Amino acid sequence: MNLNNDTAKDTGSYLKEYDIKPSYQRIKIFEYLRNTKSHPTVDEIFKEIVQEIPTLSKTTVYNTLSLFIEKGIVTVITIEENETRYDADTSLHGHFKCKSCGKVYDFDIKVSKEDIGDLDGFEVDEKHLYFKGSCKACLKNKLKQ
Amino acid sequence: MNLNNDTAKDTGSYLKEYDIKPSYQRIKIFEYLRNTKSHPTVDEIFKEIVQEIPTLSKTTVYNTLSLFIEKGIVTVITIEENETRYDADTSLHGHFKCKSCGKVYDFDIKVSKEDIGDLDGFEVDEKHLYFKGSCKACLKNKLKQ
DNA sequence: ATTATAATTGTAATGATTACAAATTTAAAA
DNA sequence: TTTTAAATTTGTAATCATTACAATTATAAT
Repeated sequence: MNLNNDTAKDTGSYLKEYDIKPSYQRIKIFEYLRNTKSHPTVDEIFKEIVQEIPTLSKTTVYNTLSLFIEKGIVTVITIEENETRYDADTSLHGHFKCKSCGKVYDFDIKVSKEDIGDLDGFEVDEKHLYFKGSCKACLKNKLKQ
Repeated sequence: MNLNNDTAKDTGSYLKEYDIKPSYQRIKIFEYLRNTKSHPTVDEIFKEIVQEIPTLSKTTVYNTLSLFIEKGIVTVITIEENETRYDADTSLHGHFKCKSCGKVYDFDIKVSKEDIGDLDGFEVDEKHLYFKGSCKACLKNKLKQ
């Protein structure tokens, strides 16, 4: 299958950089992940992209995400026990999940060594931070009622 | 069923404080959680306590943990997508999971407001932090080889 | 063109969690 | 103490996300 637009070419080169063959499915999945800020679940990714690729299999979504994670261009977000979410932004940042509307927000955070005790001699590869509570919008709505 | 030892009485009063009727199962489950530092999964909790209570059902473990979480005396730890772990220490602390041996360590951490941007106007109820990497013991073992 | 390799797909299997109804235990009332 | 009601526990079945696996399709190399 051919991809004749610039975005796809860009994404393709990006995937190649990380040693990933840029198939049609992989490009679409990665572009969706990169363009959405919603930290979608597998189901959300599948339902979105199956509209463009009707033959798409959910297994492909799982396979592709595993590959992306292995190659380091996507990270897993496990805030809730039942829903695994994915993020194409691999830079260090926190996630805030609103318990009222369910939306997941990004937030910047610095974790300096001075703030951490007890991890001398440990090798830290990944830092995950997530908070829960009520988001600004939901708090505002609550006041109205 | 009667509980005639001091520890059970202590645990019982503690549960009552949090509006939880201290049944035999609940006391045993809570004491196990409080005494172990391993952040066990449901399966680990069940396998341990079924030895003392042979009639124990896994559903009871699930029900009990949900109740404990609702009442705020236990927190959920979701480091891995597939394994949900539980912790009777509800104070703010981080978890480190060693990718080599799988062990989960606690560590102290301070998250000051200055370190966080973008959350003005948000109400934060829960803060979760988990790191991954290689623990001291595993790093030492690797050197030996 | 032919062949080998890799990617995708669909179906079935797995495993954790939840739903639900029956059985048991506990607490309260008579 | 007996009776009754409410809460808890239990076992089984259902659900749902994820994985295993084999067949099909697409891609790349000869």
